[in-house]
Amino acid sequence: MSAPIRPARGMRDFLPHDVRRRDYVIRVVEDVYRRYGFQPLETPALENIETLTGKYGEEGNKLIFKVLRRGEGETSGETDLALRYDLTVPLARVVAEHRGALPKFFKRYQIQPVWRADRPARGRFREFYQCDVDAIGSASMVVEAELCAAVADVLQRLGFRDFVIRVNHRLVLAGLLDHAGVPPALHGAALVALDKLDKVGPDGVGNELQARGIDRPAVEALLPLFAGRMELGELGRLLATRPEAAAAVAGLEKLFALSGSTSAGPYLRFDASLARGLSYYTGAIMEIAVPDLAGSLGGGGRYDGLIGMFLGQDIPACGFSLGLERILVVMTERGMFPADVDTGGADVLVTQFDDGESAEEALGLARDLREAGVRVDVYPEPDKLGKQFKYAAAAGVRHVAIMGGDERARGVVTVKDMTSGQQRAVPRAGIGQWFSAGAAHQELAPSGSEDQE
RNA sequence: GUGGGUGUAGCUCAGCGGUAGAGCGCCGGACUGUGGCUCCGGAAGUCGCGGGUUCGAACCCCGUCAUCCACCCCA
Repeated sequence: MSAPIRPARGMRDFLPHDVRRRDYVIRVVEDVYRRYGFQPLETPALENIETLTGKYGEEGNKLIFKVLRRGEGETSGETDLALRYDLTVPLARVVAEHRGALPKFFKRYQIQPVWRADRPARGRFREFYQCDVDAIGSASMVVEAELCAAVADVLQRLGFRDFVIRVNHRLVLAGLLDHAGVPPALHGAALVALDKLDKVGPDGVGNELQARGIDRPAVEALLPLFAGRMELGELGRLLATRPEAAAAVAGLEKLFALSGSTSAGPYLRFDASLARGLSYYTGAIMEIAVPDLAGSLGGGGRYDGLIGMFLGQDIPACGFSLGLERILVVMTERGMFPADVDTGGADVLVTQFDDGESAEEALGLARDLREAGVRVDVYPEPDKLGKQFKYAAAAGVRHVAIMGGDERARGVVTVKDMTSGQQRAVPRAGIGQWFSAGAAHQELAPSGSEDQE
């Protein structure tokens, strides 16, 4: 039996076309993140297993890719390392370790792959990129406002107009559950059920709540709190006697007020049914929704206790993560990529003839063009001209430079624009400058007449 | 992890017990220094894999793997 030809389950190869599109999105993300003053960070793919376990909740724990200990572990099954599950926990570890070397307020971005042993589905892979921004050291709502603004900027720059940033607060949720009489031990179970309100409706959520062990009076008290799409103000009055929850409501009101002066303002929406699965969130939680994707484009929240799990002393922190693969799925389906992202890897193809001198001439021409900053591909062997044109067209190379016996005798290069079909003779001596000056695009642009000689 | 669909040529798919097919792409030619248009010709498939039923299986049955969709969960 031959070796498998496909990558491992949930993993993918990226062909040049894919890489170009990924790079385009990453470049936009990176550019926006930098404008907000975030600094780059990279961490190892592998972490010690204790670093990751117990940080993500029960579901998350199961999805961690574990690595057998080298040597004995291969027979005993013992694991000591794991592939990172997200970029937030590694950041918390780094902050704990390098606390003294980092500024009082540390803002970092990180664009790297993470791994989850999930079942693959549309927009879900076992290896995928996250684009994280996190701000460490401040409990101010200004942090949340800036994070929301940054991701809103990214999505708008990429051409998204119809996304919604759903916002909620862990302490608001806790307050509502307390108010309805759900015992604290069942808060997690209740949140999982409530998170489905959009999909299964109030009756469905009610059934699931009871199935999860929440008694009928609590369910009946709980459902109206969520089904009515309560406004923040109303919620504040309802939770006025619960100081923590009331403060959380006030915090969200502050976030909305602050966001009035950022690009996130029009996209923010309070949603009491947003829960989010990761267990380390302690405050505001956010998630980005678009109509044509069941999952989210990204999510985030405040996690004031996570760094303390490494350091023994809490440091406030808040972050937002964009899912590169999710963004790419939607952009691909909607055709949102600019045309130039999909152009080939070269600007010019230099042809070759079977006349003895052509190879040296072709390489020399390529060198001069490359020195002028032009991306050049040289057809590697003598062939019929038609084949060479066909190759250029298939490879997405716009110009073909022909230098055969005729051209050499005249000291020129024939340059053909594959998009318009037009061609002209350009002096060999000035060819590099002619290209880098953009003359190729201007003078050979489509003008109605085809194939002028 | 649960339920369902689909695996046939490079790609999209037809065939659904009786000789393996089409379109597109690819290669060659008409066109010996010009791609796209047209015409002619050609190559190409253990019909996902393993077993079973049958005189005979791409087709029916069982298993398995892959993939897609809906749940679950998430980026």
